[in-house]
Parts: sequence; structure tokens; C-alpha cells
Amino acid sequence: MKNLPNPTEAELEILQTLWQIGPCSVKQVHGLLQEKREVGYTTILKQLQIMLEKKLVQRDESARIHLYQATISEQTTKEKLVQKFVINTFQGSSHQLVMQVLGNAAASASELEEIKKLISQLEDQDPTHQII
Amino acid sequence: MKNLPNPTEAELEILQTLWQIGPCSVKQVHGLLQEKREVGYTTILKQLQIMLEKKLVQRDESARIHLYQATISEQTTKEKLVQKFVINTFQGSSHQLVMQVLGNAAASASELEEIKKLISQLEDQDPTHQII
DNA sequence: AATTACCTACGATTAACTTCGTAGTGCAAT
DNA sequence: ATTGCACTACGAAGTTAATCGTAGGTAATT
Repeated sequence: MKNLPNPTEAELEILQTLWQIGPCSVKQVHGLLQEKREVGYTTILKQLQIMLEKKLVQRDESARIHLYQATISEQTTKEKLVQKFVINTFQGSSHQLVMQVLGNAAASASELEEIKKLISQLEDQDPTHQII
Repeated sequence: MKNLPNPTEAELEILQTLWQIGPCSVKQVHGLLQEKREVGYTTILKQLQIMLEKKLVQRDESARIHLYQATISEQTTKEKLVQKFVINTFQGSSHQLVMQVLGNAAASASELEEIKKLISQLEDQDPTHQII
């Protein structure tokens, strides 16, 4: 429940794989990241050790091969990162961010449908409710 | 037209004020940022000098008081930053980002209206067109 | 038992960012 | 002219991130 620091870029990359496949060894993480880019084994190891100190992950040391898992949830982590990004880049206006994304990189028709559905839900919830 | 580096956090903060008020002196930038947080005058000066080297800004040295202005546009800069952020945080899925933002921090009713309007426009443009 | 293979620990390095102090320069006001 | 103010230039320090090499230990294999 404490407030851990936001993960850095490299840390987030590792967290994404932990979220994806659950508790796993350094070797597994390294194997997956290696597919995307050249990176040394000990680099990942060191990162995980640092993340352990920061309490971004915990590890099971009962076996010789330590197993790491994320201590922070994907959802709330991304929420915080988005929040910070919106403040830095759009001076806090998440509305501006959405307009940007939709305008430029947007979505397939089905994804737009999905978004419209979500908006309808939000509106139905409470028409007067200020969500942003 | 070249590819300049993305601005850092502190640089972006300065760029925001340059975009907002146009060409201006160090003093002006410092004055505005000072309102938001404690920061030294020479800090801003140095940053602007660094940004000049990186070509993120240009300056008019004709007068004793140099005037700085952004060389990169607000729109394209933010596009690039969003793109990078989406890749890092949502593995390239801007759709996921939008759903996140709408779900959590979303918008007032009028803003939702605006977003719906934009979606309609996008759909009308070309229903089969993959926008994302 | 000796060798090999794998795993962790740790230190060191490099680069980037951010910040600010000090010094120097020139304009302006007395 | 001298003094003082405002502005720029530059260097330096402190931080944080990211990467990897080397060393050391444990377990399995021969």
C-alpha cells in the first residue's frame, strides 16, 4: 500500500514481461527481452536486483534459481504513468491527449465502436458526473 | 526537417511556455516557470543554451537580450512523445491508452460529446480505413 | 574428485539530465 | 568616468539510469 517510485523505462519493459507470464526466472525474462533487442543477461539480473531493492518486485529465493514477480499491478502502474505523462505533456488535460491519439493514430472501426460503447456507458452512469 | 531528439522533461516544460507566449527572453521564461516551482534563473538560461545546441530552439541575438523561440512545433512534438509513450507503456496499442484514460480520468459530458463527434468524423471518412 | 555449466552478487563505467555558482561583459545611471 | 545592474557564458557537481564484466558459489556430469 505504500507509494513506490514509478518504474523507469527499462524497468517497465521488465515489468511488462512479469505481468505477462507471471513469476519467472532471470533467464526467462532475458529470453523474452532478447527477442526484441540485444541485451546482456547480467543487465536484466542487475535490473531485477535494483527493482527488488525498490520493492517493485519480490522474489522467491527458496530454490537456487530465484523467481521474480511484480509487486505492483499493471493497471495502477499504468494509471500513474499516464497521469504523469498527461501532466508533463498536456498540462493535465487528459481530454487533449485523447483527442490527439484519436486524431492521429486512432483505431480500427471495431476499436472505435468499442470506444463509443465505453463513452455511452460513462454517460449513462451519471450524465452530470464530471469524469475528467 | 531533420530529426531532432525528443525534449527531456525539463526541456518540455520550457517549450510549453515558448509555445504559449512565442519568442521571449530568459527572464520571461523564468518568470513564468517560477510561478509554478522554485527554480534558478541560470538553470533556465543553461537549459535554453543546451536546447540551442540541440536545435530545439533558435535565438535572436541581435539585441543584448536574446530572444528564444521553439524550432519544433507543439503538435508534432507531442505526437512523437505520445507515440513513444504508447510504445513503452502500452506496447504500441494507442487504443489501450484511450480506453485507460476514458475509463479512469475521462471527461466531462461536453468533452465526451466532442470525442464522439471526432469518432463519427473518423468513421465517415472511410469506414474500412485502418486508422490505428 | 575434478570439471563444467549455470546462477547470483557486486563493482565499475558511461552517459544523460538537472541544477546552480561564479565570472565576465556591456549598458545605464549617477 | 565610475559604479552598479542585468544579462550571458561556462564550468562543475550531484543524480539517476542503464549496461556489462568479473568473481564466486553450487549443483550436476564425467
